[in-house]
Amino acid sequence: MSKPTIRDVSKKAGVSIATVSRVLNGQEGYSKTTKEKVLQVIHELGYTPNEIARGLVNKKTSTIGVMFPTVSSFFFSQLLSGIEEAAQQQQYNVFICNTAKNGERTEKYLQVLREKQVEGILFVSDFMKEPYYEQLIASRMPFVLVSTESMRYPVPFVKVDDRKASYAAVQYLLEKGHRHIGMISGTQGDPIAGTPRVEGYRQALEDYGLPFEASRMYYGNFGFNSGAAGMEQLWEQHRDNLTAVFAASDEMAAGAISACYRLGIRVPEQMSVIGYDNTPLARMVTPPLTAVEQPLEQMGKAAVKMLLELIVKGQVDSRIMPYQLVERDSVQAIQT
Amino acid sequence: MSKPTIRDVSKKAGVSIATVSRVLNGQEGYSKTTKEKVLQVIHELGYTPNEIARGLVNKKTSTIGVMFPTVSSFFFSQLLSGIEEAAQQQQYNVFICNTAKNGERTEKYLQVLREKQVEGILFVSDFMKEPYYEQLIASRMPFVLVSTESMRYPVPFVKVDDRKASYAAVQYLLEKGHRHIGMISGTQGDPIAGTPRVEGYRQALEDYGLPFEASRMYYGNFGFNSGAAGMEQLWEQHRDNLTAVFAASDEMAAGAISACYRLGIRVPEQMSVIGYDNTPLARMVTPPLTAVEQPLEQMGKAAVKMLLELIVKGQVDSRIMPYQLVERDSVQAIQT
DNA sequence: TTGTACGCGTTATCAG
DNA sequence: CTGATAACGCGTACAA
Repeated sequence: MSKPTIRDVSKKAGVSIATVSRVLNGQEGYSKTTKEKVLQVIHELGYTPNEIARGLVNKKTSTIGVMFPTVSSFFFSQLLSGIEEAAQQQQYNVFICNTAKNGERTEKYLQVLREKQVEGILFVSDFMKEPYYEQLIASRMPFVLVSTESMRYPVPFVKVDDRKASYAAVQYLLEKGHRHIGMISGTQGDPIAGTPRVEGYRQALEDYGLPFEASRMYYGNFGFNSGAAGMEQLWEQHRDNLTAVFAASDEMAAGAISACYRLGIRVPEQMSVIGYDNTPLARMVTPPLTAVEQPLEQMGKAAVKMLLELIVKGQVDSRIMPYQLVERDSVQAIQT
Repeated sequence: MSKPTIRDVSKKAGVSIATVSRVLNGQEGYSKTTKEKVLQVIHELGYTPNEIARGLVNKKTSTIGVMFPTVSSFFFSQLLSGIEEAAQQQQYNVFICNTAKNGERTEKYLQVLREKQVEGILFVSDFMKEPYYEQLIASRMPFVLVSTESMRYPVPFVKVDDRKASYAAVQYLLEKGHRHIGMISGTQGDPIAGTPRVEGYRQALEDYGLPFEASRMYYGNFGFNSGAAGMEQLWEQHRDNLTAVFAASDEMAAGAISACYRLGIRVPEQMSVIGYDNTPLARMVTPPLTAVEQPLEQMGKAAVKMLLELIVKGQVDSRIMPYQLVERDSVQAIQT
């Protein structure tokens, strides 16, 4: 005994499937009596419409796909949370796709998502390579970039201005009197979350008349361990006069703080640390981390809103979201 | 100009849709020449089969749904990571559903998932209430519980033995010489992750001839803030002789450590803290947290494996996953 | 080896 | 008001 179909309902109610469909979709054209009869039978049978069949004729699946390079961190959790929330409000479902930064997996997922007829794709935090773009365009699937953007292709995106946010973080340190600031960057050469943040750092130093010293830069990978490694290296080379470090992610900042603890460096008394993202992790470390915030959840919501608009209108404008500096206890002013 | 269908391919290739279908599905019954011709046209047109239509006839959607009470934390990220990974390997897609611990949302999602014809559901970390169960049973959707279980209903689940894991954590403290141990529990009355862990704590104390004192128990909600609040309260009431605390989640343990920092209590010298879960957060706090580990990713993988088995065989056995104690720096032996 | 035709569960168009 | 019936895109017996 399989699931009841609209036909089972129509038979048992003694009406045509057309009529059942009408009451189901709240359309006009039937007497109160038949409506009640139909509703009655639907209840008895425990009938539920098959959204798949519906989608086939409507050419609408009400689902979108979201592609992440990795899924286990506060950063993506926050983003995902906003995405799911907004999607749910718009009666959309979301397929999660973890590409693991792997090209093959990404292309495979692009293919699968297309076959599953998703109405659009949210491409999160990864570089939009040519094959991805070609595939996306060829399949005519609307998509928007989240927390990333493309220089090469005209694709709508939502992100904060990394350069400015980074500048703000360093400026904050500068205003607190720091003059010997190191930076633990994200992946070297990363055109999205890497270089722009380094640029912001460099620009801030320059605007305060300070030199940019390559030896005060460490290139990590946004992860905790690389943050710790970065702190260690920076400390080793500048233990004489390093008073603050700016990490391009909260995780790296946490790693840096952890390294300080092992190295016997007191934060923030001896070393100020400022992070980037302001994920929930920021307030969980000791001492609580001061960081520039990216409004992750809001970005997630904005992204689906944009995607849906793109789906119906065929175009949308990109959005630059506001960053914000949230002060906690990991930065201390230099005593003069 | 819409997406090409199998019919477009058949026309252009000068064959019937049946033939196209056959080559598409790697079946027998066509000459090498026609096969090549068809493949050729498919390529030219950039044709991709419509999985939705396929599913309609096959009665197979190759998608499952996973329901979380919340999505933004390391705990769920890890679980989700394992789930997505395993699903992907089995050519399944997963819909994420954040119920936000909300009954209405949960029931709504159950309904939607059913309409979307998911083949099964993973119900994570939440209490299986009667209406959920009724709905699930009525819709004949296979489902397995993850990191939770039901006393009332016979539903397959995958989780660790909370009581034993909890016992192990406290025993570890005991073996380190601690005799004045406080506990920061999860939600009071929670039959899954609450009570059992308290029981394990109580049992361990008892087995070591120690009394269970209600004043050394604090009931939080698994979150960071409640962990900090718990530490503060415990400290206020037992500052004379509290040497260790067992937190029922890493986040609460992190909160406790954070509170110690504010209170000027040194961890682990003055206070040992042990957590539960061993999420990535554990190694990110200062000092790194010693904790009992739940193999979250593996649990996620096991869960989809079980679900798929349940789907095909109609039944599966529940699985109790192994816990493990991982030592870091937040616990110190009592000097005697 | 290949094509015809029916069915999957719905929606929607037209008659009646 | 209500009921056939043609799509939707594809798989598959059954024929040829």
